[in-house]
Amino acid sequence: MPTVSSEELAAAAGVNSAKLRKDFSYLGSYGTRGVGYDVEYLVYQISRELGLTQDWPVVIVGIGNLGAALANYGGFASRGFRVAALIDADPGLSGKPVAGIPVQHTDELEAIISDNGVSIGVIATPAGAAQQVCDRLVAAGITSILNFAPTVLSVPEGVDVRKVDLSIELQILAFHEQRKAGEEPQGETETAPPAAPPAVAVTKRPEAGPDGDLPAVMPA
Amino acid sequence: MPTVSSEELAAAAGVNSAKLRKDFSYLGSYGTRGVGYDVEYLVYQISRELGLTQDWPVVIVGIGNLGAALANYGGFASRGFRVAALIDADPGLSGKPVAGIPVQHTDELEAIISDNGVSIGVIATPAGAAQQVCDRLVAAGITSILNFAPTVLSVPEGVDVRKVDLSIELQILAFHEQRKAGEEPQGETETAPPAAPPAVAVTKRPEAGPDGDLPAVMPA
DNA sequence: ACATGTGAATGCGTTCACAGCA
DNA sequence: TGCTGTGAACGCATTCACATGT
Repeated sequence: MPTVSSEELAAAAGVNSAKLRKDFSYLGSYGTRGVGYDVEYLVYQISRELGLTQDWPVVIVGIGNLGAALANYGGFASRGFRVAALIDADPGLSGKPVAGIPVQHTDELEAIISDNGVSIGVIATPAGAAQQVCDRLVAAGITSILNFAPTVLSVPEGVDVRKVDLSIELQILAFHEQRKAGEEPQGETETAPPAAPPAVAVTKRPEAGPDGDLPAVMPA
Repeated sequence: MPTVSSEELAAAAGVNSAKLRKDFSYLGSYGTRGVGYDVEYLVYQISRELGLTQDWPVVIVGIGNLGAALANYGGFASRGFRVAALIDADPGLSGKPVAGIPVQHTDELEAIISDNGVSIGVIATPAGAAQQVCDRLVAAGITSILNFAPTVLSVPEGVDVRKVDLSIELQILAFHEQRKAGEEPQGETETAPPAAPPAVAVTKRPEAGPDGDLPAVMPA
């Protein structure tokens, strides 16, 4: 299949074809009127725009189960990410290979980042160590951090942090699951509600859409 | 601090206070004019709405590094999730405790789900096993699946699937990182762009897809 | 003839601003 | 006086509809 139309792509993605065309148009005019989009060319242009054609060295700090899982994750390499180093505070792990990469001690952190020109760090440490590790990463020149630790990290201006909470997706599923069960057959392990201080009328909430995520209050 | 104002909560979350009040209003009128929101009461109401007050037994299938990391993840218990069982196809793991829970063999899958009234399953298997595991989970009565395997699962109507791609967040960071660097100093491991477009067209299968949250690409 | 690219119309979520109540 | 709750205003994203180009 050398070319695709916006109609086909939209159907495959479950979106409106006009939206797809308008989005593509922000990247440039890569389609051909009367024909469609050249698949290979389009893939390249989108990949480039998303930064997938660049080589991104990353370091993973905290080689526990999660760190090891990340180190072994095949999806990284195919998206242009290269695990430049694995770092852990446990001296017992030093030198031991995980996913074919020898673990290095935290002492080497600054040198590793500097030597490899790493700008993205992944924190998979326990919550208690996260901020400390974060500070060192930032001081060493890291400007983007992916945080798996259940802590909110504070970083200086100019440093991006994204927090991954592994339980959020479960919460979303549970939220929908709760709705499937209907609002009546509740017989569950409920905790007792605190006595209502503001004992007032409760307005009925409007029905949320069938699709969609949690009703969100998102931070900046 | 027994009460909070929408202003305080909004500042803490980095959002507009009006948005926060409006969002809360969809849940009911839980605030007190002139005073604010009673913290304990508010927490309970939000928790209940999100389904956090219920006990959700979950099974984790595939006890590799990621499965073990999930089993050990403390955030689950505090959000109302209870790991009812760990399941793996490797007989060598059977009976071996992970996070204090003995791993059970895949043969027991149906019985475990049925006996514990589990409705949410987590798949942390290799990609190759995911669909098969998924089919068995669904047949056993599971109606919500959290998929960590890098595969798109197909499920019957009425079953929710959420896919977690551990590299997506990294992609988002890399995307921003690319922008920070400016569009000029590119000197990187770039692959060569494909040339021009040929012609022809085919049809593809329609399918709705819940999205993650890649940043929007705005006009230059 | 056919599909892109885009100005215009539309819809919806966010923000403003203030009435209402403790 | 102080803060909630909410109708109305606003702005952005999506969708429509068709001019444009192959």
